[in-house]
Amino acid sequence: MPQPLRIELDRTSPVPLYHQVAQAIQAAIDDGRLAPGELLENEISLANRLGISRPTARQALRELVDKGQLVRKRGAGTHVAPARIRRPVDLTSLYDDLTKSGQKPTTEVLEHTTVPAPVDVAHALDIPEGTEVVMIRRLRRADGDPIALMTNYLPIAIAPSREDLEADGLYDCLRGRGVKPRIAKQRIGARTASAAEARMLDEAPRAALLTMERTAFDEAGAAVEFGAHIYRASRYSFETTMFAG
Amino acid sequence: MPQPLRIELDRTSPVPLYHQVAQAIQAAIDDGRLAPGELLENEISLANRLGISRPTARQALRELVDKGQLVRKRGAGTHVAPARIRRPVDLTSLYDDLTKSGQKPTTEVLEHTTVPAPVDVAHALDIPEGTEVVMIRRLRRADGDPIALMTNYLPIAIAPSREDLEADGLYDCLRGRGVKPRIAKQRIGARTASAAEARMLDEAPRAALLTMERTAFDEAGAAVEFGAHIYRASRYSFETTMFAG
DNA sequence: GATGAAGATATGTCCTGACAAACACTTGAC
DNA sequence: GTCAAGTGTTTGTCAGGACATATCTTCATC
Repeated sequence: MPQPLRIELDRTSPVPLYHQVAQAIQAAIDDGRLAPGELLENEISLANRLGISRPTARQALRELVDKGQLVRKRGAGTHVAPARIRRPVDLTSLYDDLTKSGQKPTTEVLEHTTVPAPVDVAHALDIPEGTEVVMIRRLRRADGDPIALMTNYLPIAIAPSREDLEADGLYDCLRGRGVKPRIAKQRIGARTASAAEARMLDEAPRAALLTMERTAFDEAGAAVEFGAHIYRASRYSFETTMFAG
Repeated sequence: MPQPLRIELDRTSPVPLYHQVAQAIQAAIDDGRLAPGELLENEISLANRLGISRPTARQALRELVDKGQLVRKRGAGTHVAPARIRRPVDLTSLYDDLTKSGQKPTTEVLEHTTVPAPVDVAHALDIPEGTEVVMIRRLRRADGDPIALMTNYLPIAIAPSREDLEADGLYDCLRGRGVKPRIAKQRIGARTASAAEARMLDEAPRAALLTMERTAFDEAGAAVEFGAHIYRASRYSFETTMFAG
């Protein structure tokens, strides 16, 4: 049974109750009174103890889940979120980066099928819409934890097999087939997770996600893959060093 | 009075009601039946028409707000979100990029004060903790819309004045003082907004934010600024082209 | 025509209540 | 020691309700 956190609420304050609770919990996380991984008091107990309603308590907790500070699971409770992953913005694959940083990446290929290229994929790969391409969906884990959900489209002629992809990263597979990605256009953004994505990534339904869309080209300038990846923002960031041109 | 969107709910489905509603609205946005900026039906009307409770309808709308698809304001209603901003990952300032893309950036300097450097700032600027630095907080707008909230720390000797910053971007101000940023280390991440940040940026309280922390150095290798920026993910993404090296 | 007040509209905040479903733990059988 | 079933715990989903607050529109006055 977790130790109840001391939280003072001020009902005369213009700050909403749910936000006061969220800030108190955040402060406890920041100053170490709540450690990564630690189990929090359950919703009903917290609400009763603070004299607020359960929906209000849930809203406070949800705010912190959305900021990546807490992780919640039905039946399991609410925990302080674990540590993070940082990644250089380079033309590498996540697989390479994880391996180099001593983490053990594994890949679960969720889908590996041939589809007619949708309009956005066709545009990115510079092929006629409807051309058959290979669509790959993979869940990447690091040390057992889901990290990223990646959807990639490749021309059929160069697409690795499902077996290859479960053993290696995509770019190593391509290199093994003589395809050398040399240039990539990449767009990094963010949004909140859908319910399905959240479940796949072991995140709360509204957690922030880092998104990355990338089109890679070989030395001849031919598009070799178009990928749309989503990363857990609670565990992930991109790092880069730039030089003024 | 907005046209009610046709939404079919399946109460026998394992998909939660709120999610079915969210998906239906998302589909209408995707296929153009709901245009950017368009006003949606109000919460109570939507709930009554669909035979669901108002909290359920609100949860559906919140899910879309969190994905950046909708914008909600008390008293004003729920609108489809407006268009987006894309930005290259280069050593430029947001001011430069907006100007180049034909948008009219304005800067509101919220704070311009001297503070003892906190530990993270001291570390980034490679100065002793507690050294006095200039802390600047600015709200950047493009064509009147808030886009970014930026906090920067600079050594006192090179820090531009409040007046300079309201007229120009930070990097132009620095160049005007003979300081040339040449290298920067940058980290891009994401999280959800706090209530205060959301208000500043005219976003929903749980909207996804793109975050960027940057330390810039001059040609001698001295740190000239450390900045922590947050951008509206609904309006913003980073773009980059990379070369395998 | 401009301005301010009042009213209407719509979302934000908070409450009580109930049932479903996922997870963890305990117990008993093998 | 392992495994399956049962139980308890906890969050997820949904409902109904009320009041507060921000925004917009309308109307009256100057």
